[in-house]
Amino acid sequence: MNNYTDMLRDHNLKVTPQRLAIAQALDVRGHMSLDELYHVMLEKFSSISLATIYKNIHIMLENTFIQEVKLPQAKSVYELTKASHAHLSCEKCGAVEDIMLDMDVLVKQAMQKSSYKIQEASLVLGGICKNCQ
Amino acid sequence: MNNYTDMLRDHNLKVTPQRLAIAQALDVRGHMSLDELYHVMLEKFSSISLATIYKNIHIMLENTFIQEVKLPQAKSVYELTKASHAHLSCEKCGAVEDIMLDMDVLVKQAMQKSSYKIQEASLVLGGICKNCQ
DNA sequence: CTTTAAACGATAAAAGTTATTGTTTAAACT
DNA sequence: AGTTTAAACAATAACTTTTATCGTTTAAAG
Repeated sequence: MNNYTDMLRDHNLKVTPQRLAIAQALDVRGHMSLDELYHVMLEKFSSISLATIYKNIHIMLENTFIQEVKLPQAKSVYELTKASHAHLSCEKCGAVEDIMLDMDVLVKQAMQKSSYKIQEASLVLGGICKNCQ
Repeated sequence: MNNYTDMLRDHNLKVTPQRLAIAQALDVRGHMSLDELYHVMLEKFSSISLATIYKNIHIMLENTFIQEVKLPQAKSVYELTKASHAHLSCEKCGAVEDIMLDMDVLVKQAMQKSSYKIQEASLVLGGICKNCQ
């Protein structure tokens, strides 16, 4: 019983080889688009169905095992759920990185100005990564 | 020659009745999804093609006449391009609002921490609007 | 072991987006 | 004002993406 098994169970997800592989792939690579994930999975499960990817992405989102990151100029990527953080997105090579930034000040400002009750903050910073500069 | 005519010309967009109506609709309503826009347009142009909406959204994005706002749990909405700002999104009624927030501090922090060259910041705050609370 | 509900692969159906084609029109130039 | 031309239009076909269906397999509880 490995690490990913427990993580899946904690989110009320039945443990299957396919799901373990998805968890591992996202853990290792950090962020993957749906079709990146599909192609990586095909290497391990040569006859995996694309529908299986869609259905697992969907239920894993529902059960907050993973999160979707919508990027300004690119396809969404998915990541294992972790502590709230912002994202850096390289507009040249497409790389996506996590970055810890304290958004509390902004969120408080926004609540005062707007009288919204804010529950989540999604910040994506687009730019050029170190490699591509 | 009205206001929207000049705005379209400034972005190298040929002025057509359909485009004027798109500009006006977005100006009046602030944010609209693609199919909201389509249905509003159908009232003025009973035989407008959905393809016309797609093509105009596309070219207007290319020419930065409009911007796409990708929302965490909903379909993208579009808005006329204006000064950089953040968005509030009500997760109950789907309303989207602009909000001016100074993100420079965060952007600077992110540049130092990451060595990315950051060009744009997209912040969407999800929550419950005043009406829905 | 059984049993059973859930997950799987295969594939059809539906929804969303883009491309094509013939016609119309905005805008530049007489 | 009338002509010309490239772009925009409506209609619709083609393509892509996502979801639903269905028979089979399997995880996990008893």
